[in-house]
Amino acid sequence: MAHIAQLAEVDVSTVSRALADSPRVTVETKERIRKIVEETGYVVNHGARMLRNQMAGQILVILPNIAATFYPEVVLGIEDTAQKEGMSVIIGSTQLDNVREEALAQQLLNGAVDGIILLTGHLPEVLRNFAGIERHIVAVSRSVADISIPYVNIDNEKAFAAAVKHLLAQGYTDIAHIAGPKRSPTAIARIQGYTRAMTEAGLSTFIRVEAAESYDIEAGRLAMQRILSSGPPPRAVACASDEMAMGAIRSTRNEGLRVPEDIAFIGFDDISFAAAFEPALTTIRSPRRKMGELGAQLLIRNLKNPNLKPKSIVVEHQLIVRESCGAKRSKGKTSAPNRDN
Amino acid sequence: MAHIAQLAEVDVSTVSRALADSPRVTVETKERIRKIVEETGYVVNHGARMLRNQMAGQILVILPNIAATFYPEVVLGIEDTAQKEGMSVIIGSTQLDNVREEALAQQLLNGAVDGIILLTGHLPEVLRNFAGIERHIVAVSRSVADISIPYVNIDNEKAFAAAVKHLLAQGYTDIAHIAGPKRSPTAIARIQGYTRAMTEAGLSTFIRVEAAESYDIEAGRLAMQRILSSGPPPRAVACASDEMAMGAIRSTRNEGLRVPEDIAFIGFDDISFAAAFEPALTTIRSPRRKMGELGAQLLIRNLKNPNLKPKSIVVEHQLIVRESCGAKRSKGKTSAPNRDN
DNA sequence: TTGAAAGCGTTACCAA
DNA sequence: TTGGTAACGCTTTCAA
Repeated sequence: MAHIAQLAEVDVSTVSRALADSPRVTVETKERIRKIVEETGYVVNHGARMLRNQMAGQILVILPNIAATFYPEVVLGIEDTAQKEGMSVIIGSTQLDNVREEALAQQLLNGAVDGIILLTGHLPEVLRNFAGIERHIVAVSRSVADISIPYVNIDNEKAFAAAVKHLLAQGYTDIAHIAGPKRSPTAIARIQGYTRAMTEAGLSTFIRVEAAESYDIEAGRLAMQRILSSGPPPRAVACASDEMAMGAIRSTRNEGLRVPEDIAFIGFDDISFAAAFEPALTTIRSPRRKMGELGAQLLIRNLKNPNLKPKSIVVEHQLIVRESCGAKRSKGKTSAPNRDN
Repeated sequence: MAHIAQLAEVDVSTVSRALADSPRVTVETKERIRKIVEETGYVVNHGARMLRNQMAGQILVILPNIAATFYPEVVLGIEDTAQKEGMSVIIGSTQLDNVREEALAQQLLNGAVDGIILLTGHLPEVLRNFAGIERHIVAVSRSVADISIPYVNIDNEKAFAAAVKHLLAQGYTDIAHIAGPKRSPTAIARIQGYTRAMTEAGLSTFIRVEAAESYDIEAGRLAMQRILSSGPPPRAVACASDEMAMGAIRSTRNEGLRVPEDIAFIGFDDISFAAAFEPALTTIRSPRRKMGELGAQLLIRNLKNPNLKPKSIVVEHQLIVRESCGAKRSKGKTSAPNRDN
């Protein structure tokens, strides 16, 4: 920067102001400096800026399991925005281990990171009484129970109701629901969406919720086995995740039943392989990358403006009609694989 | 740090040395300082350290396409190691756009990042004459042609030969190969592996390579269509990626042929959905996460030790036997989904 | 509108 | 073995 100042024949402080687009520098001076900066390819020293500004310049993303296909795209959205804002991102995977989770959360307390984006839907204990909780933490894609934290998420209840309504629109009445772990707010919201859609259709007698321990393929397989072994099979099943749907479909076929002819399925998430799966999954897509971007924007905005009132953001889901629900393709619905969104 | 020094009744310089585990501090002093650091939850200020050490503290990862399932796990391995080493990672996706790629590469030239990890197999033009090329760049999972850059990769020729040999071991002789874009070193290595395995088995008359434009599902679908429409179908197909295998299998079934009974398939990569696919894919797994970790270690090592001779690392692949190859499960081979490695 | 200078937290050199 | 101190590059307050 001293170099730039020399070339522009001004003081470093002027260069600094010019770069910050301060009104206390004439337009001509700014322009001259801007040109030199461009020519020299100068970039401000991140370390020096952070040192001066008393920020770590880092955001910590806490997610439950790196292996799950859902998260990477959210993370990439976060990275993208963070980078634009001059912050970097570090990732911590709890692997469902409490100790690891608390250790990660410590990083906010001791100032190693400026803020945390939670993808776990769970607030670490050590942060429960942290003063700046609303300014330094944002929950993305999984809301946190009990406590008010700004979040970015789809409306899970509405989204799942939309899934069920799509099955209803195919003429199915006996529709079961394979749900996520019953304590998670997300699972609860989806169960409510299911229940509401069924009730509104006057089908409350058909309501059947089979809760699983997790959202993975194996959980779906087991849940479907329980459903099939406990009486006459339902005509359709709404699953709380695509992975569950895949497991459940495998289960169903193992029993000699056809999908979607005997039992129709709808998943949730639109993970990248939902389209390649056989049968291709009808599902609800949430804008993963977008949620990551918005989450990072929200967090950084809160960090930079201590006086701003933290808010939450609800994003739109999208119904993706493919094969597993047994529908004729309706016009205007995309069925392309989820490349980005 | 001044605070720590005060509590320990020493100078900040001593604290700094103690924290760096310098031999010029007595064990007792170190221990005393260590304790205080622990109690206070002190962490060194990243910005100050970077400022002082003249490093940006950032590694840039350049990858071709964030949507591809292969990369996120490599990136997470990189992040993990980088974090341990006190560096952060930023991610740039070229989306196959040259302009974007060159812009990203600029960041190394102007010092915004200390090093680059290339997952593209392609060295941006602007870096071609960069002096510190061997110290500041590492190629992971895709080697770079023409120019010597340290890399971390499996032995693609050997790995693909292993895939073909597995098909040979099932008794197939008429084995075709759906290959990646012919100019990529990776595709070439795999083609060589295929050719060698076939030749060594005395089956060179059966050699048939169908090159595709990319590694995705659609590319596999089209390549298989070309194969099927040009004469009697092969008995088995070795594909250069799992996604290609998925597309090719769909193509095959569309023609009324059974998999693996009429045509057997083997994929490559062991992406997370290879196990869930129907039929579950036999494939070659490369240790994605491990490669990311090693790549980051290698880069950071090179950055920190200007005098060290840059080296490359070859990691082991693993044959994963599942259903698509028509094999009886052989003992000792895992078929679990690729959760991590 | 611009310049001068202090200070952010570290590290490394030199002195003791 | 330890202490003192300059310097890293930036921002911001105060002065001009």
